[in-house]
Amino acid sequence: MGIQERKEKEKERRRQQIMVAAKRVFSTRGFNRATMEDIAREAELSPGTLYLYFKNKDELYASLSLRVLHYLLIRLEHLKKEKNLTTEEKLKPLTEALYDVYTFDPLTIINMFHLQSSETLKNLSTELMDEIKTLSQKALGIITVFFQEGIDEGCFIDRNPVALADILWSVFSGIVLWEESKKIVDERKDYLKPTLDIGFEIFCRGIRAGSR
Amino acid sequence: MGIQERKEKEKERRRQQIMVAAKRVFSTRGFNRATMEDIAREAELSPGTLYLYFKNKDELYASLSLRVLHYLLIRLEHLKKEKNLTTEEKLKPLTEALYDVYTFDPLTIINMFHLQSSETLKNLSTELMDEIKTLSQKALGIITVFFQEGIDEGCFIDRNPVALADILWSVFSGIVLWEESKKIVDERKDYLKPTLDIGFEIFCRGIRAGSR
Amino acid sequence: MGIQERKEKEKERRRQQIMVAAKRVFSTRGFNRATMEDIAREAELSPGTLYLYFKNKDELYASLSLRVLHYLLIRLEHLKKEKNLTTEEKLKPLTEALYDVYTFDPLTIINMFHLQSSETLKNLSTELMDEIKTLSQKALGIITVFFQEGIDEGCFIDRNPVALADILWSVFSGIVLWEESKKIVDERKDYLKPTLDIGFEIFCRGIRAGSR
Amino acid sequence: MGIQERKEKEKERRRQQIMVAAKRVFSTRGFNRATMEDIAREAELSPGTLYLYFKNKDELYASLSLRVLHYLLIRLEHLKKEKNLTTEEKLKPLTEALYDVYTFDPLTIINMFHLQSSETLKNLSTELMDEIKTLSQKALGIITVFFQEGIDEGCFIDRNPVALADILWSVFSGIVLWEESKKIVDERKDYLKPTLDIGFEIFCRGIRAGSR
DNA sequence: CATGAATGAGGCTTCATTCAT
DNA sequence: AATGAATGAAGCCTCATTCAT
Repeated sequence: MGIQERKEKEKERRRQQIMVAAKRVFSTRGFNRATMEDIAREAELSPGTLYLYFKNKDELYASLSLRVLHYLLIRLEHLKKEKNLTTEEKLKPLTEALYDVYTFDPLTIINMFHLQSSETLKNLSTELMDEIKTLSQKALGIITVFFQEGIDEGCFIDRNPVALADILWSVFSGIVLWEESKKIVDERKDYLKPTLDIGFEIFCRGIRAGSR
Repeated sequence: MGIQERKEKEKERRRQQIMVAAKRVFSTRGFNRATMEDIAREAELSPGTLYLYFKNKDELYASLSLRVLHYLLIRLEHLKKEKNLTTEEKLKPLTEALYDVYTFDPLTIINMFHLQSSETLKNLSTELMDEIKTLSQKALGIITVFFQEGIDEGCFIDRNPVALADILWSVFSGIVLWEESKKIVDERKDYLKPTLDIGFEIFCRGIRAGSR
Repeated sequence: MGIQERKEKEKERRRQQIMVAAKRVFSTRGFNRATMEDIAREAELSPGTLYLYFKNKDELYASLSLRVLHYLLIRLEHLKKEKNLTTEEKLKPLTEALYDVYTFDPLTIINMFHLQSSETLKNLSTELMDEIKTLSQKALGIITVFFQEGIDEGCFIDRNPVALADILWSVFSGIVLWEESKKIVDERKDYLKPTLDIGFEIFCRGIRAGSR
Repeated sequence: MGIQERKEKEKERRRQQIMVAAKRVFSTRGFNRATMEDIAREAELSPGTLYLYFKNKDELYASLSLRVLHYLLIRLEHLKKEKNLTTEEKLKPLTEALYDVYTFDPLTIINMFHLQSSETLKNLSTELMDEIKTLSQKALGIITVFFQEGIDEGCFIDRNPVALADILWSVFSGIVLWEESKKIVDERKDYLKPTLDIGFEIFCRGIRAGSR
């Protein structure tokens, strides 16, 4: 029992070890230029070993996102249960949650947005694809419900709540990717946080059912 | 001279022909799955010929963006010269211009956003990189100036105008990519236009210097 | 036209060049131990070139058989048309044709028999598989018809002619493979021809409708 | 001693257990597609354990044949001792013995014929190779002697008795392999038994010293 | 200029085998 | 003796790029 458990843990630790290495390599070299050998070297393992833990390169890549999506979902569900705040008061924490998800694992977040906007998406196993889809839909679903409530309460403008959720997500991912790409081109300072703050502020002002 | 000119034109026509083919192939197969032979076949040329007009695959890919960036710039400069509208009144046309750029060449716009968020960016020749950088900065510069004016006039909220420009661009690219990726996963209807409309609407409401 | 034709021929020559190399390599190293690089080296080409002429290793392997099957078919059809011989008199030439097919290309014949008895068979493209099947069936069909005639004429024993054809083929391939394998084990002299002669003789005596 | 003996038996049992598993896996997947892990799983052992009982994959493969060869030898020796039958009368039982050997373990027989006609043969340890060689030669030797007797008695045609033995064996293996391969291609009914019957019948008729 | 056959480096993946436990 | 995780060598194949025609 103790042994079984220890082995289980050891195995999980290996998985993590590989994922950490993969995250680094994918981030620095990008999905296509990253080779499985790169990742193996970074993880101080042999190429063959990677395949004991991940079916192939695509799945390793996508697996990274799952962890973040899980974290996102937890944060959102936590927020959903919060009863002490009005819908309007929850808006700020919601955007903060998104930023927290970014800080939780920036490299992976960027990987994930790349995945989102990439041909890789088309080549995942149905299984993994489904898992990603389910998690995304759950997360987006929570946000959608939140906006629906705000609309019902009259504190948000009356627009399709699904669209509102999509837009919030797009603002988030759009700014992250754009600032990232600016960093690559210019190698200058990192303006992500302030830009994201302003972006969310504008979004919040924009959906508030206004006096005008 | 007339001959020289004709040759020049002929050459440019070839370039366009290749770019049109590349656009189609990149869009349907993604950057990595698209082979130079695919593109050559689509362009009804031989693989070797592509290299007479483009240094390599990366550059061909990036070149696509230039045409769109040019169009974007023209639209923005045109808007800038418009004297009959107040700054506030120009906000709507600005977002419309962005959407027009999308409709002008949707496939390339998506390619371009991928480029933005991609490892390809890191491997361009300085020359091409510079050209892209210059065009982007010009376009973003015009938008920045526009926001600066609005802030000075007191009709937009007082935030860093560079950030505002970045955010507008991020909202645009974020929504396009996100809706695109939803299409891939779900193969359902295309909600781009309505979502973009609401997204821009929220952005506009959000930056307007409000009563509150 | 002349150019087109020459190119066509050149291309065919290349195919042959590869097939000759492949034959040698497969024969000396066996299907699985033969690598595409081995074959490329033998053909004095680069590995990639092989794939311009053959879809993959399996197909290259199987293609070798096709040429021999074609030759077999030609020999059989020629024999079929022979009107100056009685059915019984054709028996000897038939076995001689089989042996000729062997001498026509011994290495490939052995390859082919290996293919016959191998897992490789299961992995061919339907297209190639069909071609092989069709040729085999045609060849066996001719032999079957021949035995049917002999039975009808009363000069062969009355057994299922399909079985007789199968058996003749089995005697042929069985002896070739067995003598081959004895050569590998013993590295001694080559008894194929005399054994085959006796084998065919026995077969002929065996199917002749006898006095007894 | 009792303990030693038990251990010995236990060890032999394990060997058998592995061989049974190997037989199944080799038969269903073919030599190359069968992995040591497949076999280990089938044997409900770990891959490492296989190597405690067999030096490598090739030897495991070849070992399968030994058991069958032993059985073949026993049957032949039994037949040899049979004093109540004339040489001619023994011919039928001889072919029946061969078929019995097939039914004794069809999967292995086919494996063995593949081995015969395979590159694997070239990579066995001298030790194993010798054992196989010895058994084969003994078996073929008995058959050869049998034919020699028949020739001396005048009931078989006067041909090299070694060749006759080879031919009998070739007819046997040739038909088995050919019918097997037809099954793969056509997935139709199994004609092995009737074809083998006719094949042996023809062989018997063929070698009988005839009136003519 | 255009071609397109040829190249060959390099990627992903498999799997026989080993070895620390 | 048994395990099974880890290894790492190699294989197949792709495809961006070149170059002789």
